[in-house]
This record gives sequence, structure tokens and C-alpha cells, in this order.
Amino acid sequence: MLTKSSTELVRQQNSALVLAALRRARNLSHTEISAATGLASATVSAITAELERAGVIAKAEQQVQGGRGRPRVLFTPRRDCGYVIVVRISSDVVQYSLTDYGGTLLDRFEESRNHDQRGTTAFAQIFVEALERLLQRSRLTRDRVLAVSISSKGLVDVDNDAARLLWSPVFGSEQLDFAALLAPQWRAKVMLNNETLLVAQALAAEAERAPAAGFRSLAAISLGHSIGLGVARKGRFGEIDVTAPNFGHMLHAPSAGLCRCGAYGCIEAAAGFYGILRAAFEVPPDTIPAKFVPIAEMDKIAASARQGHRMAGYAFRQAGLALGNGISRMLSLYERMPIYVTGPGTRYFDLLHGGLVEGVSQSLQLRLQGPPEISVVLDEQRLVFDGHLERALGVIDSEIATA
Amino acid sequence: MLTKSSTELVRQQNSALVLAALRRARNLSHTEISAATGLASATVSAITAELERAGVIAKAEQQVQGGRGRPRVLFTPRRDCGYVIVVRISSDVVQYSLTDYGGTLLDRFEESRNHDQRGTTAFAQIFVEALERLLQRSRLTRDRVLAVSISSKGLVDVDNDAARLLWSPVFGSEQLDFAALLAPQWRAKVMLNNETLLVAQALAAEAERAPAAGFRSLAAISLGHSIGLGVARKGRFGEIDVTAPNFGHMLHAPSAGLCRCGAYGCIEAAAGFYGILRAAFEVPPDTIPAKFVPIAEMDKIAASARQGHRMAGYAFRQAGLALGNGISRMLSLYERMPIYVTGPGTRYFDLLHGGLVEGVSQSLQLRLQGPPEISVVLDEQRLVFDGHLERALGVIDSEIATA
DNA sequence: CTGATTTTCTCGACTGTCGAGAAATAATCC
DNA sequence: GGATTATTTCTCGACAGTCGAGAAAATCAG
Repeated sequence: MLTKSSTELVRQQNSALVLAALRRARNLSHTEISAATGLASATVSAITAELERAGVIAKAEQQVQGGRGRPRVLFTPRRDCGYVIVVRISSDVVQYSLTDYGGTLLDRFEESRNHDQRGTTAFAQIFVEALERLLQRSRLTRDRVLAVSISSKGLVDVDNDAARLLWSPVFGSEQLDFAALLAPQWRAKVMLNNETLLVAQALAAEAERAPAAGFRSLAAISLGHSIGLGVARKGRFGEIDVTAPNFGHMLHAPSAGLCRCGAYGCIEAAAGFYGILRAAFEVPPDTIPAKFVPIAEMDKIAASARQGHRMAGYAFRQAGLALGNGISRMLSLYERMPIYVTGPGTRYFDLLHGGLVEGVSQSLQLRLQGPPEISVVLDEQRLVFDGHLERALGVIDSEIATA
Repeated sequence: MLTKSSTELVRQQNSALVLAALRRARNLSHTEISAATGLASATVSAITAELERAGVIAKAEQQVQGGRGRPRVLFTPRRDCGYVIVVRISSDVVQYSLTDYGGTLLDRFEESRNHDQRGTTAFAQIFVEALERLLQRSRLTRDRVLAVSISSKGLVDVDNDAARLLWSPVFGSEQLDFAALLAPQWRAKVMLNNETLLVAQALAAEAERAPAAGFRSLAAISLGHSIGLGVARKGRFGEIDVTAPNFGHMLHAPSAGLCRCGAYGCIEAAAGFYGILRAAFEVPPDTIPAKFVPIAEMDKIAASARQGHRMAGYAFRQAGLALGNGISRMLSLYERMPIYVTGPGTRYFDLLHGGLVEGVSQSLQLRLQGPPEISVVLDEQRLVFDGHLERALGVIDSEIATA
């Protein structure tokens, strides 16, 4: 059963509510907060006074004029109340960003990953140094950073307070515990999330904000060297619940061949870039797949497929089929929901589409409820970043409210 | 974001907490309640006084003697505070049970389902009449029944307040809305759940009660004419979250043949009784499957398989493989969790086991974390019934606390 | 009968929300 | 220009809930 409740918890929850509303809208007046949260005016007064005293929010100096009566005073989160570091780890480059509590970007740089220099210990050192550099460039101290939000493709420990990378295309099954790495020096909360999970988070937050009909659930699929899936669903208490199932390495069919994870028949082995390449060139399916396929190479295969080359077209069709079957299976286990496709692989969506539709239309559920809407979403990197901020700032909000 | 909180909500939550603790332990004293819930003694006094005034709990007359100081007074839920009707719909029989608020069985009868008389309207009438009969036999009025909990195999509307059967092996895709059926006459809350979901619920509740290491998640699989799956997972707030994914009709492989749902390649088409029978007798896989396979028939096939008959053994092995692959896929999307196998099909578990293990060991996740524990649980019917009570009484508890 | 012991009950303090009305303040009207 | 009006913010008292401490109750031991 649940845990006991108390009056302090009530205040915590309502403070977090005010804070979230405030950050969503950038600035709100007393009455607007009351309307947005449903709290009584007196309660809003109490909460804003407390937050102001704590230095988390401030009255905006620039007032809105025009009204008739007493002018509204706008509250706004104090940007300098804390900072967030966002780290996006991809196979070829690592991007470090610094934002303030308002979510505006202050600094950003990238470091290309040296491909021969694998190994987590080497990376850990580079990682920590890069964070320090980010601080120095903006003249910040470590304790001003409230959250470090990291993303990578791969499997992440689902435990809430852990930040362990269990398996990733970058480091394989060499595990990496970011929380432990930063624990002694940093007070910041360290978060690690799957990249496509963040895409789903960003899309869900967007859908929530839209005034249209209520958001229920959605899935984001990222196509590239590997295949990622993020599922966002509205929980029982109205909160958005996001997970990153291990979709790319879900079993598709043994015929899909050897996957770089070492298993046979993963979805990725058919629908990942190397899988498509292998099928197009009729390389035996048990060949150890290429570690990295340049996008130019993929473009060439796609071009020849569009010109009618049989095996190239077949390769994309098989990839689409693998994705479609996987989506069908995924929807059997969850419920019908719209699918958003992102990632570099979307440029071949025309070639994948046929197989995808065929693969999806093979289950009871989908025949009962109709096929899911599938749409392409560009700009994956922005979505990942938005997802980072959405999560990190949300966590900071509730931490502030708890304090 | 979440909704606003208030002091009344605090009381509701804590009342529900006390009520749940009280029903779990049958009876508890003031101090025991305080210890179990973590609430202060004074708070327990306030809540128990309120619940006693409302007639929901009472002081047990029979006191425990022996101690030195002031004797404890035991509180206990009042059995006559309300009643629950449990209806288990299976393909050949419908079982109606009446229990009191304490969960003790008061009355039970079964009605065999006439197989030629299909159709939901006819069934709806029989159903309503059976409920009335249950009332008359115990001399109860309709408004004394606080919950009607119904179970069936098949797909159920996930919406919280609905009780619509979307698809079932019994009625096909002819839908049946039990909530609407009883709405005008009954004040009771009408609940409809998938049968295997209730098994998972019961097993999870059992695991929670066990003093051993903390329960996280589990899955229950029911083997029979159709294949059911229930997944129970501990949510973010400590509550048990149960779902009934559409496992039986998840895509396995096209080779599995025609399923009775009309699609090709469902898990059930390979692992359901009719699928096994079809494979054993080498009937073409696109044959419309038998509506009902007598268990004696299955026993015969199993016997010949155990004696070394090739096709019979192959049929069970293929069934195991389909189950194993399905479990592997399911675990890719959730996380590693123990699997409990129930249902009449467990008597062939020895024959299924080989294929099952092979089918399960085909994914990255399972190679990383090791194969899941798979155990057979007998007594499915008792578990279903326990799951019914667990859910129904829980809902009643929170409804009482809300009032 | 008295004291020890254990449990239950009660009281006052504290925290939180809410509604109503007072105070503040700018635009508008005459 | 001064009174009025409209609007927003602030403040006060009422009410609901939890908690800790200590009083009251009830039983047993000697």
C-alpha cells in the first residue's frame, strides 16, 4: 500500500505545482497562478512568499500595463537559482551544454569521440574534465549545478536513484556508473536516460501543453545505427510516465541474422543501418556486422533502391517489416498509441514504409482498433535536448519543493 | 503535472491506509495500527473513531488476554458493512460468488454456459438474473452490494471507470458493457478484469505480504485453450500496478498458422490447445481451428509425445518455443521478472519446457541478466478468486475513505 | 491494597488550506 | 481634479489534520 501522508507533504506537492506552472509559463501573476493550479489565493500568497524567501522565484521588474485596477506583479523563476548540465553521448561525438534554471542555453561545446580509444575509464576522465571546463568557462562553482542530465543510446538501470549504463552501442556491456563517478565532488543530482526516452518525454510534454484533446500515450522510435524506443504514458495520477524498452534488441526473427549485441535475430539486426547494408549487399547474415556505417554509404544504397535495384529495395523492405512487426508486438503489450519516427533513418522512410505497414497489420489488436498513426518527426537532437530539460528541471522543482 | 493537494486528501489517504492494514491483519489494536501505518497514536484515534462512527469497523468483543497493562482493544472491519459479488466467466461455466466485506465466502453457485446459445444479449439476461438469485438466497438487497467484480479471458477496456469486454474467446468481438448493464439498478461499483491479470494481482499481493526481500514485479501466464498474461509491477508510489497485455494474440511467427482471432501467427495459434492439436495431427496450419479441445484429447497427445511420438513431441516443442519467444519479447519491453505459469496447460509443462527455455534464451537482455525464473503455480482458480477479492476490497476501501 | 506496566485517550501546538474582506493602485467618469 | 470603479494583492480568522506529551484507564504482581 501507499505511504502515510501529512500536512507537510501537502505543501510540498502544492509548491511543486506552483513552481511547475511558473516555469511552464515563464511568468505568472498571483491570480494567474491561482487559476492555473486551482489553489486558493491565500494559499498562493503563502507559497510564493516562501519560495521568494528561499530565492527560487522573484518578482519580475518589468510589469504588464494596461489593466484597470491594481497592476499585476509577475513572478518568475530566478534563472540564477541554479544550473543544469546536459550531456548527450552519441557514437561519434559528446555534446556538453550548460543551461540556467530557466532553461536557456548558456554554453555548449562538443568533443569528438576517438573511436580506437574505447574503454570506460578513459572516457570517465574525459567526461569529468569536460564538466570542469564547462564550469570554468562560465565561472561557476560546482555547487551551483543542481542537475547533470546525461543521455546515451542503450540500456539504462531503471532504478530511480541510479545512473548506470548497463549496455550501450558505444561501450558495449562495459558498465558505467555516472552517479558514483560524480558522487564525491558534486552535489548535483545525476540522471542518466536513454536518448529515445527523452524524445518521447519531449513529445509528450508538447502534446500535454497543446490545448487539443487529452494526451494519453505515444511512442517514439529512433532509426539509425541502432534502433531506440521510448514510450510515454499518462499515469494514474496524471503524471507522465516514460520508459525506454529494449526495443532494438527485441527478438524479431532468427532470419534477421547476427546482431552486434551478439544475439541472433534482433530487430536492429534487420532494421539498423548495418543490417540494411548487410542485406543489400547479400553478405551472409552471420557476418559480424560493421561497427559504423557512414551515412553516405546508406544514401547510396537508398538511391539504388529508389532506382529499382532489387536487393537494395528488398533490404529496406525487410527492415520496415522488422520494425512493423516489432511495433505490432509492442502495441500488443501496451495499447494503441501514435508512433513518432525520428533519427537519421527517417530519410529512408519512403523505402521503409511499405514493409512497415505490412509488418504492423498482423495482430488482433491492430485489426480491432485500426492501425496506429505513424508520423515522421525531424529534429531529433532538439527533442532530446528538450527532453533533458523537461526531466531535469522537473526533478529540480520537486527537490526544491521538498527542501 | 499532478493535481493540487489538501488536508482532506491527507485524511483520505491515511484512512485508506488504516483500513487496508486492518483488513490485511483481520484485527489490530490501536498501537498495532500505529506501528503498521507509521501514523501517530493521536491520529489513529481520530481515524478509528471516525471509521467506527461510520459503521465500517468495530471493536472486536473477544479481547486478547495475557499482557500486564491495560488490555488492548482490537479493531476489526465489520463484515456486514457491505458485500461483494464475484463472477468468473470461463468458456464452459460461469461461477457466481458472494462474499462479505471481510472476504469470507457466503454463497456460491455455477451455471454451465450453453454452447450453442451464444450472443451477449441472452447472456446479459442470464447474468442479471443470476445476480438477483444470489441476493435472494442470502436475503440481501441490491444496495448492500458495494462491488461486482467480473473476470473473463480476453481484452478489457483499460479505461478506469469502464467495464467493457472488447474481445473474448467466449463472445468474440461482440462487446459487452457490464457497467452499463447494471448501472440503473445497482449502486455497486462494477469491475471487469482479465482473468490472468487477477492471477498476477493475487501472486503480487502474496509476494508483498511475504517478509522476504521486496517485491518488484512478476508475470503470470495462463496456458489453456487460449494464452493469458498478467503483469504486476510496483509503481512509483509503492502501489501494485497490474496490466493484462494482449499476449496470446501477439505476433509470434507467420508459420504458427491461422488463429481463431482471424489473424495469422499469434502465439496462441502455436501454444493454445488447438494449435498444439493442429501441429500434432499435421492439419494444415490455415485450417480454421477447433472451437474447443477436450482436455482428454490433449492428454492423449501428451501421452504419445511422452512415448516418443515425433509429431506430438514436435507440437509441444513448437508451443514451448512460441511461449518462450513471446516471454523473451515481453521481457525486452518490461524488465526481468519471475514468471509464474498457471492454467490447465501446466500438466504438459514437462513437454513444453525444452522449447520454452530455448525460446526464452534469444535476446540481449536475457543474456545480460540471466534467464528469468519460471515456476509452475497450480490452483489457478483460487488465485483468480483471491485476485478478485484483493482488487474489489481495495477499491471499496478507498471508496469508503473518500466518502 | 498499592505500585508497576501497558495501552488508550485527550489536549495543546503546529502546519496547512480556504473564503471573505481589507488594502492597494491605476483607469475612467463627471 | 476628485470621486468612482475595477482589478489585483494581501491579511485575518476559521477550519481540518497531524503530532508529541502526558493524563487516564485497566490489568497484573506482590
